[in-house]
Amino acid sequence: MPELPEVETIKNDLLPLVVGRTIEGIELIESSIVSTPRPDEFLRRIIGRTVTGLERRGKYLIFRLDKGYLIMHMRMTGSLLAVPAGSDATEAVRGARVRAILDLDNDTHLYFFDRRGLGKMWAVGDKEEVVGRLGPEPLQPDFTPDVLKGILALHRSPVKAVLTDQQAIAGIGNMYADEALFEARINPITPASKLSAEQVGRLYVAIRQVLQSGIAGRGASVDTYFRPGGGLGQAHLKFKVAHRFRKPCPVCGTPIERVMVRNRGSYFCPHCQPLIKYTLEEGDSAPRKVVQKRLKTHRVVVQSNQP
DNA sequence: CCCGGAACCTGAAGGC
DNA sequence: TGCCTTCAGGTTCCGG
Repeated sequence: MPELPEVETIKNDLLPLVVGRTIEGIELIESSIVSTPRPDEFLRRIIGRTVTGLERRGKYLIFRLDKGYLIMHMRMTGSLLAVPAGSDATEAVRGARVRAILDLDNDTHLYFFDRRGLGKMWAVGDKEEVVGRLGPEPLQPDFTPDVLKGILALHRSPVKAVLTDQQAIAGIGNMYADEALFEARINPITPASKLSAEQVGRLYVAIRQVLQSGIAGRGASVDTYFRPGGGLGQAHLKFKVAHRFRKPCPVCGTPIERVMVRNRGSYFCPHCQPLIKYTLEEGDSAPRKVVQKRLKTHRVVVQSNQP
């Protein structure tokens, strides 16, 4: 699932191939991939334009054009494959769900794969139409510990839900939120506004560390993600809790548990990330029934499959 | 306003 | 063996 480190890797890999190139054509195999505007107008806005820059904002990939912007979002299963001139894509494309193909003037073809078809593209004059509501970039200098403290203080929902809220902080998804909370030794269902100053400080360091590590590993290939050159990322090899259900915690050996937060599976170590019960009851705005259910869920591993 | 949950979507995996 | 159900999670929308 492309999150900040994966999209950053896609951007870095694609940069030398697309900047300065003109988009000669687009094959829209599934026009539902276009979010805005309508597909015919989308093509009119993009075809013939020259790519002058490539940027990332949160999980969005932004092609800066000589006029306007082409923006892509991979959602869960989207990925891009760049096929340079003289290469044969037949084998790579076999059996894959190709949603669109961009043809560049250097005879490079950019394939937008998406197994589940939730990925989207936009053609807009002002990129803020698409990314304007995103929270701060967690790796930028203006994302300070005080900024994080202010964001967390605004939310009484579980800290895990705040970390993955794109309007609170941009770019963090399920995997890196779990990893950051583990590194900070914070239980995912702790209400965000109830975190201590010490916990916020640890979380700040952890967020930046796990994202930097993800970029250094060129993204996590846990599902369908691969790099534009076709290779896999390595970041998932360093994961300590994400997607490691019932495997031993690398710190204490306790089996990793999984709890649902906002209908998202959250992996954590029950020993290293203990829940402070009174904190939850006092600071959580959720109905008492939901709180009790969460507490119960936390203590009991709710998973039907056997180890 | 804020929160939780459903819908969108398809393929993998588990249960019977 | 094969069909059916469940689950995966980023985003948006709706209802309490």
